[in-house]
Amino acid sequence: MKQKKNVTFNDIANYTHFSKTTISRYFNNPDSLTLENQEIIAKALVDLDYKENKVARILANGKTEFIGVIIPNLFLHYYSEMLNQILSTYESFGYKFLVFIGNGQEETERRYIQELLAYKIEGLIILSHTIPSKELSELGIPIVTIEREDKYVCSVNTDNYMGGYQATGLLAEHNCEVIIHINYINSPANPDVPAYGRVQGFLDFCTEHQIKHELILKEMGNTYESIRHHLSDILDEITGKYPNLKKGLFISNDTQANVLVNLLIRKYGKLPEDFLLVGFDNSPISEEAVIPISTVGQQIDKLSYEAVKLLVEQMNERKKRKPMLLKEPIHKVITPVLLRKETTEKELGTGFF
Amino acid sequence: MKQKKNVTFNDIANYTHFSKTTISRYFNNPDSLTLENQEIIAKALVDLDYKENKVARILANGKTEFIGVIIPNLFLHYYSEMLNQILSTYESFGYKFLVFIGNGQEETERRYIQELLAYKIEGLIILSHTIPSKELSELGIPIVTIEREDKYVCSVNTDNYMGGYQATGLLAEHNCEVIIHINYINSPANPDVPAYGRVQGFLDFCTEHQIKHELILKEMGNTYESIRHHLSDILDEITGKYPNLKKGLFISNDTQANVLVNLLIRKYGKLPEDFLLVGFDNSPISEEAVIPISTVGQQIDKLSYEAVKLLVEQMNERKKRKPMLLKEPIHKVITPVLLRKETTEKELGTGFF
DNA sequence: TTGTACGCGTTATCAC
DNA sequence: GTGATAACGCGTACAA
Repeated sequence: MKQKKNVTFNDIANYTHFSKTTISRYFNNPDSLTLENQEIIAKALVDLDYKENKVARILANGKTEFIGVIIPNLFLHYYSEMLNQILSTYESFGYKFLVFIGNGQEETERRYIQELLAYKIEGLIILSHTIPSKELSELGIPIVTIEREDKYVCSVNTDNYMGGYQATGLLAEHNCEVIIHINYINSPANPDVPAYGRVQGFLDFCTEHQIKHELILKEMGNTYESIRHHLSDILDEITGKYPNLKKGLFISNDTQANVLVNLLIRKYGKLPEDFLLVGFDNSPISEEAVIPISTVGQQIDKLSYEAVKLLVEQMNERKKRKPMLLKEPIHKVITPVLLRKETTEKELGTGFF
Repeated sequence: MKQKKNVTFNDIANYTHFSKTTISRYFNNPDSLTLENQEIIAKALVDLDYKENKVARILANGKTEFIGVIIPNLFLHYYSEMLNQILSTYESFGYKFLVFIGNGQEETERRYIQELLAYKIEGLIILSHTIPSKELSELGIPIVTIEREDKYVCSVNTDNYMGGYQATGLLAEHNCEVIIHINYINSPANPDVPAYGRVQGFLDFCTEHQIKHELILKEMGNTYESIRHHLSDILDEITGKYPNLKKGLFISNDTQANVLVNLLIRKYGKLPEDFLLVGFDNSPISEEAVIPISTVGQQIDKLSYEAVKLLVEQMNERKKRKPMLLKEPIHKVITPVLLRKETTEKELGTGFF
């Protein structure tokens, strides 16, 4: 079969006249050997060109050091950056990640989970929204979700309420006379999705400060063309409805905020004085836009790190002889950061307009 | 240790009064059992709530169905989309991917490779540029690189020459009187990097068609601010140098093309008649830009699919009793597609300008 | 069609 | 400090 049989502990044992056990100890508890013997073995490893086999180790001790990840896509910068940060925790925690792209179909994602379980993953990080947390909680392994429905499982989320509150506050600070929040959340009455907090933060700020406001909830479709079309309509509507007021627009993501900026620029050649915009996500487009867009940044690095950390803590707990299982899921919250750019701070501009 | 011991073939064997072997056959060669017995075992699996253990299977038959991936980052859309497509091939080939983000340091990436080998990956896909192909070729497992130096290993690349040729041709087609190619490749004399082909395609087209042209090779730095600064200088230079000519700009990626578009829009309020632009990559920004940017699209889905396919073929070859090892590495080439948008086809605009 | 016996490469347990 | 031996869960000659 194989070209050359792999070098095993047995070969090293024969070569050094030690036992397999001692070789194993060399790797897992080297201090229990004399220094001389450590060196003998070290030399043998080089001589024989030994390559470790973690699969055998897994079978023997049950620790795969695998974490499963199910993420909806990598098209949105938000998700690809999240995966980036998750994978980067390898340097901190040493866990390897088995990643599946969820396609939104429950049956497919269940298949992925079964496959992950077959590889004896020690924990699971879920970013996909497909499978209810109730079902996830019954899988019998530690689970952490990020920014999704999380009633029955541990999770890490952005403080969306704070984000919405801050974004609205920024617009108010610049004396907007009406503040409009454009969001695509399906049901405004569904507080299970963390992102709903943005809406509540917006509403609360406006109510508390008695600011004229409007909430526009609209499904925009999935194509860029469709989004552009819907936002163009919304823009016309707003322009007609509040002609003489200074308008503050809080848009639920930077991609859509950028479309609005482009529509305005193409219509007026510049950003009109009576339009201020704030996006959400701190995605690259907020910086690459023709007018850089003020935005609320989710701290993706922290979200990922805390998610893995929370998961690792639970996985470690399970390895104890008498694990203390959680009675209630832990929900961590990460504060967002407000990034002031040109769509609210005109003085940041280059002076061309 | 564990809450409940896992159900194994042994348990099923006892429960059904078959032998372990028969249970194994049920999974790997079910036709060799009678239908009745298949049903008996199927029922037992449900009764006992059996969960398969692929780790044990790996140790027994040596097939991990793991492919290692080392990718430079997920910040650039090009890479995240590539990873997306690679992971998606799970549905076609069934291989799982162990992904590491290369940080550009040779020693770190070597560590990652050792870790991957310890998990007995069957093949390796490399997108990172860090480790020379010579060294990779000595790893003793099938390897495919994508869009990087590939002298000693199999690879899949975009036909960059064709892309450069097409992009230049598009500008020529619109009667540009001078065509300028802005690229950040370090050494223009290094044809080892596939992307160098773009430069050659540009040069050849201009020479063949006797078009006035200029090649600007410049390291732009890593920050967005730095890129903006450099490109602003370049723009001033070009404007001063060719004041009365229709200028065609072929920029080596869409991010930088977008910066140029923004600079022009902010200076003139619109895209001047004497500037035509073509980018490279078909990244989202080419569509999201205030003026959608004509671009050359790498067919990332095909690149990924062909890379995995090429790898799978070699991995399968190794599983045969008498593997035919490749004498020479195979290099596949994928044709890019030219996407005509507004920076060259003004009639595609919405008419605002 | 089904069963026996052993191998895969490491770790854990208990001796010495 | 070191060693013998039995797991870990499954695949596979070989035999019946």
